[in-house]
Amino acid sequence: MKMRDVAKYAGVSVATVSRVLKGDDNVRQLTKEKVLKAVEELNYVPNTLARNLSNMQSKKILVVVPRVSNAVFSSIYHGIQNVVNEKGYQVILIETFNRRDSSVPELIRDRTVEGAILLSAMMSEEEFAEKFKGLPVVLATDNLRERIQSTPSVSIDNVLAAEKAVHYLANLGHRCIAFLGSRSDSIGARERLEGYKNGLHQHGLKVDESLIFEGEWSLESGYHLANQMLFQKKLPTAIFAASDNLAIGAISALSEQGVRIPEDISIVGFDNIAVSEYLTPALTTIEQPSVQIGEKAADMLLTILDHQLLEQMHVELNSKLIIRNSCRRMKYLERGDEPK
Amino acid sequence: MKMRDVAKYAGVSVATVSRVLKGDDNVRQLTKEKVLKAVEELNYVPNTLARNLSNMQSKKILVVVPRVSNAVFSSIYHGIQNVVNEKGYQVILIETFNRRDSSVPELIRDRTVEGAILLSAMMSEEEFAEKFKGLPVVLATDNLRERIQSTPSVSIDNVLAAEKAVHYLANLGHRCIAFLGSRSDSIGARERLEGYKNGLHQHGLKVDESLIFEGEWSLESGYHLANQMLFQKKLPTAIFAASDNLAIGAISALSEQGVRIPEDISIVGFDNIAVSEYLTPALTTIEQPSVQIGEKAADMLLTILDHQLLEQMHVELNSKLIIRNSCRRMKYLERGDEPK
DNA sequence: CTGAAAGCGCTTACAG
DNA sequence: CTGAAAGCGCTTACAG
Repeated sequence: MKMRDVAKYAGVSVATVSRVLKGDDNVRQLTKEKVLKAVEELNYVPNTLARNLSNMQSKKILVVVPRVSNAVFSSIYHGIQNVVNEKGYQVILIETFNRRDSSVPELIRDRTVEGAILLSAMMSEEEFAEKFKGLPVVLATDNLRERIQSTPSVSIDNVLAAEKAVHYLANLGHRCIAFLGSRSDSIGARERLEGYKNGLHQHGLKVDESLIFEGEWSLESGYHLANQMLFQKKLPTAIFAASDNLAIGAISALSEQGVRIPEDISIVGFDNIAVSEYLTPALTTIEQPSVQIGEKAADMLLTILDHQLLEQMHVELNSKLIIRNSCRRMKYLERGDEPK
Repeated sequence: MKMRDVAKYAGVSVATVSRVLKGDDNVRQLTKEKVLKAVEELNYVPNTLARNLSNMQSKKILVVVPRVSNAVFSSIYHGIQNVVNEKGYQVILIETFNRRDSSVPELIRDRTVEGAILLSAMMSEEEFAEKFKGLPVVLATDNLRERIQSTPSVSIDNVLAAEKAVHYLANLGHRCIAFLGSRSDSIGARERLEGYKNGLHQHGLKVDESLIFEGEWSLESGYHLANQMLFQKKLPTAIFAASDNLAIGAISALSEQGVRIPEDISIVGFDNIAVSEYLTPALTTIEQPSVQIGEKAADMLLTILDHQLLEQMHVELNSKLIIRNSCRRMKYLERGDEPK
């Protein structure tokens, strides 16, 4: 069943069938009806492969994500899908598991997809530019070794976000605040640490390197890092964890050792993944607007594919502190040292 | 840059270039080298759109999932990707959010994808058969209104799985076990309830309808259902929650009301999502082999696309009880009634 | 408003 | 082993 069969059946040319199907206005009403009737009766479905070749477009975009099981990534993905489906695009999703996946530029060049949104790109700006030069790509992430000026991006201000967490803890009277982060060589990891240090400084607190613990972003890593912390003599009264997963893993380890949250140690997470609200105690955390990050990145990619100009190359969305029950206010006398 | 440019540059025909590129053996070594050199120097990438049309195949499959943010779904997805990528397929992922998405058969018929794996299909067997008749589709789910004999499927034995949970609780001495489930009209929901009832019967316990609570599969629903339960006079000593999300939501509500897990109430979840291990207390749960479900479903779809015969139309994988710390053994005297 | 024909960039059966 | 040519099923500029 192809277009020529429909044409024959309707007594018109394939050109006319094609016009009717694409909604071309230059077709007589009567002709249009004949064609539609033929399509209906023959149960005809146009061949997308042929259409793609003729139009030289696939109506597909690529989304590259380290892993979908991560709640932040799946939310960003969701945001992307929200907007591109609306515009008739399908999304091909690739999980990299941090393997070096160099197939992305190829999938654009070979026309499998029209463009790509990356949720991670752990390479130098130079390497990135070389690989993606001139290709329609948008970064929806802070999983970057360094800022990539040449490519549009969406992210949050991680420094500011981390500062908010520390402000909050410091304002509750905490003077000894540990940091749990990732040693991944990414902007996100570095900036959250930077924000942590800034936050301490802004409250006149000193950075104590023995209170900084770095591993991966995972639950497991949070668990291990907290155990490491517990084996040191000096316990903090509060923890800022650079991801909710780290926070949850840490709480698990602390609880196992009889450390109570928030009575003994307060903790603030980062991301506001769904489960955070349902932990006991419910986790105070920094919310990333993940869905909007995805939506904005998709908007930008579609704008590029449409050969329009971007309003902004680098968009920063706002983070927000979500206060729940994992932190407590220190009593004045408990404070290890005087506030400045 | 197209194949004819490469051909011209290498001094051969496009047919030869095509043969070299597809790895056809019937090409002289010298010719092959000339072509490869030309490809290299011209930085040529074959146009997939044209190739797809010629081969009449897209090398793409569709995965339809209610939502990727769900940990079970994302694991199944991951399993699918494991095997199809290996075979050179890309996957197009569609989230339905339980909206009725009738575009799936169309995407197969119009050749966008070669086949589909569905992680949910909430319709009657009749409606399903009508929509998907003859199309290469595999079901990797229990999110079905009813068993669909005509379509290959992968799932677990939910009845058996739920029985395991109840056995475990009953063997710990629990006599009053509540059920938290989903009122979704799916096999998964019904079978887990059925397994719960079976389990009770097998231990000589009566089913008490006032201990059965049904909502959605979500965290939020677990929270609400547990609150409902708390407002009844009769509290169980144990809960079997038909998903980890329900369990986590329930624990949240119970903790808020000062009910301790497992001292006051024991709880068993279902799914073994990643976070379960890191809750306090760590959640005892039934593990679904989600990744394998995805892998097996993908195997089956590829087998069908390869026009091979399936070994089995309906595959059931094994579930497993993962014992952690959310349940306690009842002391003899605490038991409300004598064991039979 | 409509049709004949060229074109999209590959693949492959056929002939040599 | 290699090439000329037809074919995949659409789209669209051009002519009328």
